[in-house]
Order: sequence, then C-alpha cells, then structure tokens
Amino acid sequence: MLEESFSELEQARLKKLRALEAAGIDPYPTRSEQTHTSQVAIDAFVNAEAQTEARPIQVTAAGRIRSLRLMGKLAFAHIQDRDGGLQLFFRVNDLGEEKMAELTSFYDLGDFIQASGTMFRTKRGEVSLHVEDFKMLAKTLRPLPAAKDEVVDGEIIRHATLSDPETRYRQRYVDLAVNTEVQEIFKTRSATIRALQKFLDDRDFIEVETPILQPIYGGAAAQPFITHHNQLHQDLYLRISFELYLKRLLVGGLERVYEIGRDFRNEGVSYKHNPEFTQLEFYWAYADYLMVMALAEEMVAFAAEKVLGTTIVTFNGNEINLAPPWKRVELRQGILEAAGIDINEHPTAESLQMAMEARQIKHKPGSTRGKLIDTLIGDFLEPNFIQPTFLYNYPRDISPLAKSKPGDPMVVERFEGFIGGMELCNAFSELNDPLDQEQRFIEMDRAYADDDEEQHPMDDDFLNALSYGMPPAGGFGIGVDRLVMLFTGRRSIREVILFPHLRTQDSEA
RNA sequence: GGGCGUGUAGCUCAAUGGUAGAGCAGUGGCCUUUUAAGCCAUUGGUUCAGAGUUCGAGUCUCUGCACGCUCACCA
Repeated sequence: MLEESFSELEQARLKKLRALEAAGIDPYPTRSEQTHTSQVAIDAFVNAEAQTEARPIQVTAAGRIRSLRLMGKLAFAHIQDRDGGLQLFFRVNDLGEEKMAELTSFYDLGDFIQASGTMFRTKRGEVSLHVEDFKMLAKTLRPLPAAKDEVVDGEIIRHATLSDPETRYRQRYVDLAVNTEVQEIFKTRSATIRALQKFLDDRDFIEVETPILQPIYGGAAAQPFITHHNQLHQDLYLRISFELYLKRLLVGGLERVYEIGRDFRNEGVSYKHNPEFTQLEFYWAYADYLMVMALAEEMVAFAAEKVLGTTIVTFNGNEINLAPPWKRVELRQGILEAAGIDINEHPTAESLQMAMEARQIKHKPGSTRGKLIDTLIGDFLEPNFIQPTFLYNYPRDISPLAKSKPGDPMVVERFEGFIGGMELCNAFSELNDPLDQEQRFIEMDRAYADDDEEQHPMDDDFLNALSYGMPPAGGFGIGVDRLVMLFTGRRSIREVILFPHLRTQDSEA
C-alpha cells in the first residue's frame, strides 16, 4: 500500500488532501486551463507596459508551486511551467478571508495550481500575477527535495539541491521537476534529433524503421540480448545495429535511407556505454566513404548550429570546434607517428605483436592483427583526438562489411570520427559483392571460432539480398547519445538518457 | 568482472569507539509588496542490510546490496 510507505511529512500532506475533500474541493479535478505560459504572460505585460493606455493583461496560469511565502494577509508564490517561472501575488483584500485560508491551510510546495488574474509589477520590480481566483489542480503527497534559488547578480545559486545520482536517475521525474536545467538537456536532445532528421530529409533521404526483434543479429561486433517469442517458440535477438536491414533497402531501390532508433548491446556499462542507446545510421547509394566523410562533418556542424547557435562546444574542459573541415588522419600514418610502429611492416599478427611487445605495449594475447591495431588506436590515438578527427583506412579483418581499398587488399575504405577523445561515428564504403561478403563472414567465423563474444553469424538472407544487386554506397552510423553529450557538455551518457539502466532494487523507497 | 570510494532526517551535510546533530523542508504562532522573506517555538532517525569484535559501534572487522570513479570489453 502506498499509504503505508508514507513518512510523517507525507502523512501531513495526506491530511490536507482529506481536509480538501471534506471542504468539498476536488484535489484532482478533471478540467484545467492555461491561457498563457509564464514567459508569454510576462512578455505580454512588458509589451503592454511600454504602451500608453494599455489594457490589463488577463491571465490564467498553471504550474507547480516551487516556493510559497505566506505573510499573514499577503502571500507570494512561484510556479513553474514548461517555459519558466511566474510569481503569484495573493492578497486577502482581493480573495476574501475564506479563499485566503484555503491557500494557507491546504497548499504545499509541489502542488499544481491554476491561478487567474491580471499581470502587474511588484514594488521590487518583478512582473507577477495578481491573483483573483485560484484552484488546486493536483495535490502532491510526497515532498519534492527542497531546493531554493537565490539570485545573486543575475546568477542563480541553488541551495541544497537534489544531487544524489542514484535518486536522480531512478526517479528522473523528481530530478526533472526540481532541477530545471535537466529539462534543458532533453530539450537539446529532442532538438538535435530533429536537426539531424531535417538535414537528411533535405537531402532526399527517407526515414525508415527496421526490425528490433531479429532472428539473426549482425552489423557490429557485440553481444546481443536474447529474448523469446512464446507463440512461435522462437528465440529472437534485440538488434545490435540497423546495418544489414538498411542495406537490404538499397537493394530494393530506396537509394537514400536513414533510421534513428535504439540498439541493444549486452556488454559493460560505463560513462559512455548504456545497454540500450540511440543510433543514427544512413545509407547513401552512389556515394563512397570520402563523400560520407564530407556529409558527416557537415551534418554535425549543421545540427550544432541549429540547436546551439554555434559550432563551438565545451566538453570536459576543452573548447571544441565542430565546423568543417575536420582533421583527417590516415590510420597507418597516425599509428606510425603516435606509436612508432609502421603496421605495413607487420603484415601478420605475430609480427605486429612482437613489435608491440618490444615497446611494452599491453595487448590481449592471441589477438588478430586487426584487433592489435584496434588496441593501438585505443591507446595512442583515440584519447588524443579532442578536436573532431576522422581516422581512415582500417584493417580488413575487423571490418567485415566494408569494401576493400582498390589495390590494397589488407585495407578497407572505412573511417571513424572522434571528438573529445571519444569515438562518435563509424562509416565505410559498403561491401556490395555477395561472394566477397560471404568470404568475410567465413573468415570472421574462422578467426573467432573460439571466442563466443566475437561471433559474427552468417546472415544468408542478407547474402541473398546482395545477390540481387546492391548499388555502390556509403554508409554511416553515429551515436546520438554521445553527440548530445557533446552538445550539452555532459561527461556521462546517463546524463543525456532519461532513464539510464540501473540495477533493480529490492525495495523502492 | 577487478581495484578504489560512498551510503546518517524528505533534501544537502556534520558527528575521537561514549546521550545521533545543523541548515532547508514540515508543524504551531506573528507578519498587507516578499523573493534563499523574516522572527519565536517545535516535530522528525531500523545511521543501506546482516553478522562479528567491544562494557559500549554511525565510527572497527567480515559478508551482502546499491551508487560513483576507474581498469578491462565494447560504440
């Protein structure tokens, strides 16, 4: 029972709720009204103020009570609505003893109120609503964490705010209600996705949706979640990427497609990894990875400009400029300069491993050549790519869906984009030769035969699709959560996901 | 999964192994232009859970749980 979990504070509120009902007031009325948001009301008043013979601005505002200052026959409150806050001014002369008592005896911080009246300016200069009538819209039984805002020189200083990360993520509704700057993160997130969509829509891409429940997973090297369809007696995987389905659409003649959605990877959780995360992938017929590179930097800069009004962001203490062109580093050259190893001189895993050991570089024993190169990237390059950087020309054996570089069988036309020391995107000239693709699947199978984590299952229907002919194309994937981290300057992916994954608790407080 | 750290009132935090406290919030008063409103009074605790050491544990030990940081794997 909810009521049994109530603290003393909550019991006090419950008593007020009962008292409201006893007074014939519905604490949760069905109808409500909001003629102006706080900002619209304030703007309207400020406008009218500038004119001579302005008519009074009649407003019905609605929102959550964030502060309440009772002063006997006077009262001030601030309510919070979707675009800000508004001060309410109550006076017994206007409301009468009975109505005033309703406010003082039944209302608490956190309650939703609807208030009507005219806009005015207080002696201290704050544009406020002079309340003529008000009603309870929703009684709050649990107290919101007490937070008070102090304005010093225009800066808002928040006292004793809710800061425990566990409570903030587990009860995000409280976090959002109390820490309004958290709302801004998710407004930015929403705007970012809209901007990415607009950018691609304007270039004739169509947005599609492909299966999340898949009989065969693929398109990335990751462990999947497994689920089960009861009626069909069939195990299914939650997708780890969109790639193989989107390429089927290229076969079908949809030349420019993209999808924004959720991927699921059954792996470790960290400040940049959540088990489910949002990805954008696009596939572009008659393009190659160099064209994709140019489009990608343009897209990110467009989104930044549209959402933030600038291409300059601050992340982890670094000022980062997202404006194109981004730095381009050829992988072989990059590793040579950073680690002093020329990977071309080490065509086998054994040789490369020896070169790394000679330099005391840690690595997983038994790795493939590509994996070793990946280790070098992670150790020597990725952390140093603070400004946007494309690293291009990847080893073939860790890129089973990318097309080989003409004249260089060990290398594929693939690039990854890094910003703030973090991998942000991955792209390549898409392999469209069904026979080569089959060969790659077989190679992966052989190379990782002993390693369940790296299984890359053969997708026969995908090969079948390629056999019907897929136009040459460039493909691209970007982690939307990480992009939002950059745009909002948040160092943890949990800050930009509304309900990040947490372990379950036995007893919820 | 490994290492380090944290867990005390609704929130933010104190408390040499010796009576668990403060501010805000709450409750009762006073207050007709306040804005971290103010003044007076006051309530509120399974100190994450369990076991142990001790005359005595919020504090020390062990186990478990959750969260954070970090390493490994991945995006």
